[in-house]
Amino acid sequence: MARHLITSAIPYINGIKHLGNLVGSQLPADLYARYLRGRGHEVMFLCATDEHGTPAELAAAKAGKPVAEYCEEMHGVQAEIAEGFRLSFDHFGRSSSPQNHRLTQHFAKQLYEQGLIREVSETQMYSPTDGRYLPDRYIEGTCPNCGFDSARGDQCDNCTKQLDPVDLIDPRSVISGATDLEMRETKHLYLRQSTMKDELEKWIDSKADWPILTTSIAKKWLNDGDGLQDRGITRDLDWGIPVKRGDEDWPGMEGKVFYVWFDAPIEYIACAQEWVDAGKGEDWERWWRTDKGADDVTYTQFMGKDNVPFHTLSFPATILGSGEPWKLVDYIKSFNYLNYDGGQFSTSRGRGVFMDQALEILPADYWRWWLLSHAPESGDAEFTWENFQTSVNKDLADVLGNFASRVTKFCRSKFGEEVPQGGAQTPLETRLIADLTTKIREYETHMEAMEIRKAAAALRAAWVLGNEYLQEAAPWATFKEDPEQAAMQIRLALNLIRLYAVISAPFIPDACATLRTAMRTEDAGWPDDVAAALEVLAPGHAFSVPENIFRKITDEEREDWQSRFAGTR
RNA sequence: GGGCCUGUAGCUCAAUUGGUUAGAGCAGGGCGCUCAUAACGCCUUGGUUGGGGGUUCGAGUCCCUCCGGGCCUACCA
Repeated sequence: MARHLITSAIPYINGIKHLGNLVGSQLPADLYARYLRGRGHEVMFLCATDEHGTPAELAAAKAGKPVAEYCEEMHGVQAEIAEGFRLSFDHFGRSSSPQNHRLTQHFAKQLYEQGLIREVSETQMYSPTDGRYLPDRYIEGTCPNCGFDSARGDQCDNCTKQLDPVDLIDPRSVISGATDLEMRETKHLYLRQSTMKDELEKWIDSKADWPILTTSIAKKWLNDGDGLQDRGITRDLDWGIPVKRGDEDWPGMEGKVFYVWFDAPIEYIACAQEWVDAGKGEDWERWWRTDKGADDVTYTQFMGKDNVPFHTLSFPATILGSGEPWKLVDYIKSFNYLNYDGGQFSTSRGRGVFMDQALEILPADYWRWWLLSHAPESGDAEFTWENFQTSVNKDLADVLGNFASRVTKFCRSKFGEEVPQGGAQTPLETRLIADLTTKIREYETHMEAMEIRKAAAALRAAWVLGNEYLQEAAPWATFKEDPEQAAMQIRLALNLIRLYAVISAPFIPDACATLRTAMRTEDAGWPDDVAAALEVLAPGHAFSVPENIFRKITDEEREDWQSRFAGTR
């Protein structure tokens, strides 16, 4: 039994996420957490909403609500959807929590005392009409290079030239359209991560087993151009964590807040404090402080590739730079993007399926199975309705669902609704047990390596073994000559249903719960010994025939959904 | 512009890191079974590994080049 700390990249508060976001972090993290719990390990699985920053302020304004109220509401919405997808967080926190305020300010103080913070004076576009400083991307104007009239302050979408907001001709605020923009001098804090480049690089180099996607992005940032750059960690905003050194004011930083990318990862830690304060557990430090019990914790992070630089460099710089014994990540599992039917998911154009819509259409297990078995691990992956339909119908309804159905219904008609007794195993059963053992060990190997698609394939192969066995054993034929032999065969098959319910639960928890209920067993012990696991349901044990646990997606539904989610909702 | 990833069967993906005849699932074809959600099982068709060149006894894998797809480029988060 080991101790595993697992975090998923925290979703931004602004709106409901699409399936690509889900499969890039929360869902695989949940799979891994459920698997490790199933193996009997002690798991702490944390996630939260990322609530600060300009987009949250603007979204709140658009909704006509104070930003704090907007965030509280949206946190509730996201928490409910997460529950709908059966994401088994030990706690789903908020980066705006008091715990995170204190901890973020604490880290800032530590970094300051370690000499890792410097003040930088810079000029920034200010919009009197909007009453706020504008990030580069919230300024538009005419491109000095190509004349495109909607070039953004950071880059021209037409000619791709990198721009500075001051380069733009006739700049205007994206928010209000105001043109009375002015440059104002403002002071900000920078994290001197450049001084930690060697330490960070050495640490990254020691992680030879990380996905290439993770290390290649990290090395790019370490070595590109002039190497790792210092990073601004404060912003001129109202909504955020006030810049302080611990609980002391920070002279010159009045009215400023920490940049969301500084406080968001710290929320991983603060979230564990929230977990304690919510009465869900007692000691959060044994998960996060290596001097207080966390030295035997294995910490794994899950995220989409866009999040990698912050998790490989900025956050480790914060942790290491603090000079305190915080737990550093051991493994970073990163994902590529999921595309939608030949293009990208698009929030603004309503293209693709969003988490709330997905659950309105079908139960969580259908989505979980498809998304996880097609997780974008080696490259970007693509969702198509045809593929979704065939995968779900074939794998879940035909291979697994129908297996449970044929076994329970056959038993009911020949022996009644209890596990029949009699008969002795033959070499056929010995072989099945050997094949299952091989396949389950393979499944475990892939799960432990977080090779998600391979794990799904191995699991499916284990389901197929059940159907193969039935075909060969043919209890319906055996029953005519030797009912006891048929009883042994079907007893084994009934036990196989329970075994599948145990090993499949990380992927499809609801269906597995239904199966365990039908088999009337609470026993979710992992089949370390397959032969023994297939004798858990003893002769005489009552069960019931489950309703079909997976229904099929019809061609009509598929076509309907295809047009419904094509865009511009 | 720079960098990274990617291109393998009609489709979605593998290939033990340079080692026999490139493998699975789905789709297609044939056969079998009848317990089951017209489900299951067995057999089978199908590939000049994007094109070209090179290194090597040997290349899907390494190098060069061209073509296609995607991502990142530090103030969206």
